[in-house]
Amino acid sequence: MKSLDTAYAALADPTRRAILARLALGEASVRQIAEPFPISAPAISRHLKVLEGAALIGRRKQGQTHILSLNPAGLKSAQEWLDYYRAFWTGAFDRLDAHLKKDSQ
Amino acid sequence: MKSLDTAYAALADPTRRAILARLALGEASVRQIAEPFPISAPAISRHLKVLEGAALIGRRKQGQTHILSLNPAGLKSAQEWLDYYRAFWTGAFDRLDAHLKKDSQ
DNA sequence: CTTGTATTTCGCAATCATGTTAATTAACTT
DNA sequence: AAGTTAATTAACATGATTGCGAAATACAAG
Repeated sequence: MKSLDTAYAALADPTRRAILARLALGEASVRQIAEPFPISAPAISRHLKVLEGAALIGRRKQGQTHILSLNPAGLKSAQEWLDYYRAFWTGAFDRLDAHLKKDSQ
Repeated sequence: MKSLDTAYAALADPTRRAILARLALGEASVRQIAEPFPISAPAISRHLKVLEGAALIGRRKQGQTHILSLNPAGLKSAQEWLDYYRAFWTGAFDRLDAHLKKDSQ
């Protein structure tokens, strides 16, 4: 699954995670998103492009301002891989295994 | 949270995700992990180091072979960030908001 | 102690990621 | 039309990532 590459790569950057956290509160313009960050506008622009490329956010244009918003679908698919293995990681399968062994005695 | 950087960066690589998927089935040696991949042993070694650095896997040494296994704790923390925002992304908060507005009428 | 097996570290090249400043495009305002 | 505002693209520097083959380390076995 190629899209997971870009999704997780997008999530690997703290600035981008902060942008997503901001957008969880509601849609915002590029300027509003950039405001709390100490980096240049082009840097923000690129982060947004990365998030958009990973389908984690969407964009609509309203006059000269671009309005960004979360893309729940993209975010969900980013989570599915982790979810799939959650059962293994939480030890649910180990416990199931132990349970079956116990039953068979 | 600095560790999320390394965790998501680790997950961004398909080879590393495949390694984690393999380890979900049970612990394995470096050699066993490397077997299905068309890349060199040093490359695998480095991927393992990245996963270990992200606390996604653990390692114990048994003689000359290194035995790798998943680290549920690290994997869990990698998932928590996504989980935290899941409510927003699934629209749960929008629905809650709508519900509250409806009540106040 | 020499050889074999498992794995890592070294040195190198190519590509990707992130940031900068300067220039550009697009739309609004007077 | 000229100027302002919003945002992107261009050009560049720098550091990280990923891969390789060769060499090194660690342990096991004869």
